[in-house]
Amino acid sequence: MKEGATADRILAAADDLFCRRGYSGVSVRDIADQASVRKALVFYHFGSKDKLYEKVLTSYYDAHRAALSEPLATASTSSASFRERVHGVVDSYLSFIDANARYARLVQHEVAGGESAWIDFIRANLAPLQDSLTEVLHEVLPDRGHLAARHFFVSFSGIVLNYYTYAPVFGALWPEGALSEPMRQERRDHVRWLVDAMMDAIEE
Amino acid sequence: MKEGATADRILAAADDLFCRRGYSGVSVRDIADQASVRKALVFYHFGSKDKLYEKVLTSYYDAHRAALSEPLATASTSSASFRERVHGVVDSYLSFIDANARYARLVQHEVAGGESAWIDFIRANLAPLQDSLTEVLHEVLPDRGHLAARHFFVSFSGIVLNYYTYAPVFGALWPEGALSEPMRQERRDHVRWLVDAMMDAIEE
Amino acid sequence: MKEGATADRILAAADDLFCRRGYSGVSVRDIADQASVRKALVFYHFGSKDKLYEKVLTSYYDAHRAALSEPLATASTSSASFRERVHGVVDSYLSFIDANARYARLVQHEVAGGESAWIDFIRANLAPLQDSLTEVLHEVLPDRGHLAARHFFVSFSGIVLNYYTYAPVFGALWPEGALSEPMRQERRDHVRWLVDAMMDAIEE
Amino acid sequence: MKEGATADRILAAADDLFCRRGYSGVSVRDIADQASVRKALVFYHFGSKDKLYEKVLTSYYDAHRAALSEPLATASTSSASFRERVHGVVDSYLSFIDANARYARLVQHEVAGGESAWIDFIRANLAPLQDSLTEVLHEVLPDRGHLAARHFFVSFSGIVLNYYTYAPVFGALWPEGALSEPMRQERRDHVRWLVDAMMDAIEE
DNA sequence: TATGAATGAGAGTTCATTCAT
DNA sequence: CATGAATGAACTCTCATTCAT
Repeated sequence: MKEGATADRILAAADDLFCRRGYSGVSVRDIADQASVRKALVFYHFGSKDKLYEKVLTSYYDAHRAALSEPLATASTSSASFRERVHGVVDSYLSFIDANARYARLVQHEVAGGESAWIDFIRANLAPLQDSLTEVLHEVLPDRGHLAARHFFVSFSGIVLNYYTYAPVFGALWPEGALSEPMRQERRDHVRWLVDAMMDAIEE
Repeated sequence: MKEGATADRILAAADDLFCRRGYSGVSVRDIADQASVRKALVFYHFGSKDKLYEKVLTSYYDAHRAALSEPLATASTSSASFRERVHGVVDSYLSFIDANARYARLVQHEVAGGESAWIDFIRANLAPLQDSLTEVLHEVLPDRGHLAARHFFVSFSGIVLNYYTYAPVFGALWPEGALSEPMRQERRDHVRWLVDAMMDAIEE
Repeated sequence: MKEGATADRILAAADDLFCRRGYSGVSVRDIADQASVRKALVFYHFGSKDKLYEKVLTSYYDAHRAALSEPLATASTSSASFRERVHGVVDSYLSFIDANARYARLVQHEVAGGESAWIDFIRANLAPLQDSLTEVLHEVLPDRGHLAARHFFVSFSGIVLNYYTYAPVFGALWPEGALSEPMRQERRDHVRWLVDAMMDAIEE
Repeated sequence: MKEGATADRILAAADDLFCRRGYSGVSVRDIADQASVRKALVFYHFGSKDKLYEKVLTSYYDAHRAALSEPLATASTSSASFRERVHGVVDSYLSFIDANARYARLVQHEVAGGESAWIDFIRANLAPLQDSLTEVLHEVLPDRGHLAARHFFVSFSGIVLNYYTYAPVFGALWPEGALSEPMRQERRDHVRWLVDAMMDAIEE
């Protein structure tokens, strides 16, 4: 009834599992089981575990880039204040991660395993984002020293991503439903407040 | 001095590899090869892959706790300003991570894979740190809302850890030697500047 | 003219591949790919890999028998000299192999793998040829001892077939184009010379 | 009790099976079963199916070269007649094949599949033999035309090898025990007679 | 303290084949 | 006539682990 329903089920299972356990923590059998499909079908539809993983990575990276391309473009051209433009980019980033919480873990898995065969693939996909953001920040920030744009890139990433990766671990210790909408809103407010604090410090 | 030299070599290899590739990305053969030791010796000395991994995790967590216990105690008792006491804790945290850069990746691996059999072990080890830090912050910060202590715990972690996990990935794009001493100093300055910015915002 | 074009393409691909790599060295996918056809079509047209293989074998064996039946019949009835009749048969054999060079490899594959499920099939197809040739030779040669007809059957086969099976292997070391028409003519001359040498020795 | 008894059993099974069915006609399970050993042990001892196959090939090729090196050397230096020297080489070749009948099939398998990944390996191992024999023959024979040495190389190979590859196929049709010692002697006599016939024809 | 051999389970992958459309 | 999807068996190979020595 659905076009490609099976392939979609497999892809969804792969997405879920790879995000949660990383490439080497997942077997093709796990994926097939979760998709209620025979193992051989995974290979029929996707050729290999590698290709399937790449498909998952690519679709997230594409979505990530798509989500940030417009805000980044706006930030480069608009006449709004520096603060507003940074808010725009960080907000977009955070919104994307918030809507794709699993992706945060996928990224951390990838980055933490940053020497695997995938490293070049990751770099190729994330580097443009770093470049664009760095370019925007360069307008005001120096390109070296402790206020260099790249430090902000790292700090923003940590601030934005970590809530979503820590939630499954510390969620139990936090107010129930660390990923409920009210709590997510609270986190968004925190990040915005933090960005404001940084902007204040920069301006003065 | 020769005492336990073999076990130490195995442990060192395991440490290195687990940090870089995570539990499931490493085989006992990998460890034995890197330690220039026969595979069976790994089992002789450590019993199982699990126990070896736990040993690596435990020694890092112990060191982590040891590194922060004194600063946290001081922060609870000293009469220094809130800002100074936060600086004390974050500085200690950052120093420890800086001295154990690999550990940053180990933590991210663990947290990203936050559903594995190890989750309880991790929680048990990291929770006390969160609690202590939270307690210190509670003195000034509310326990809910976007300024809740736990948000700062997450943000601090992200800011402190991510530079070291991103370095192997983006290092090539950054000034040569992202992990050289001058660059590490630069990062420490950035983090301190950031904490100051946060304190400023809180105080006002 | 278009009639059966697809089935023919499959058959041609199967022919080529089976001759080059033998039964177990070829997969149905290989055949389908080389024929630019979907895998399922191979089964639609030929039922199974076995039947397809049998079809290839049979068509070669049929052609082989057809090519030799007349010369063998002539050899049995004509009043020409023994030497001329042997020349007639060997020439026909060699001409056939020369025109179906791939078949030489198919035969060697089959014979070398002479214990497979196909052994009876092969025997049934090649035995009549051996019998006929043996019959012709019996006229002059004994049926036992080192001049027994069957030894000549084996030797003729080796002399005739091996040039074509060795060509792909040693071709690079031989004058360019071991399978070019001039070189093939040279080989035919060699074989005829050899048969003459054998006849001389027999007669004397 | 025996050094390396297990590895030897595996090697013997691999030898037997590869000779009979060729590389792609044999699975590692087949080998393990025939050696009464668990599958994983084959990999423990030999690393991979490829390496095991290469070991079998290499040991035969080495033995082959060793068996012919002395006769070929003698043929190059001795003052015996051309005929005697050719007899010496062909006799040695035939004796070796006779003592390693399975090897004949291995060679035919390899040559028939002459395009596989092994082709270079085969060429590298058999080419020296062809060169040496060719060199001896060159003394009397031209290097082109239908009496070129390479034609005799091919013909000798066919005559020598084919009896042993055909035996399992046609053995049933031949006097019982085509591979019994008396029959083998008969074959040796045939080949010697054939070589004499060729020498006679060359000399005249 | 050390190790070579052994092993069952499971990894990713390909296979020939079937079937509904 | 043609095909995309599906499947169970078998493939090569790696895994963590055990054990006799």
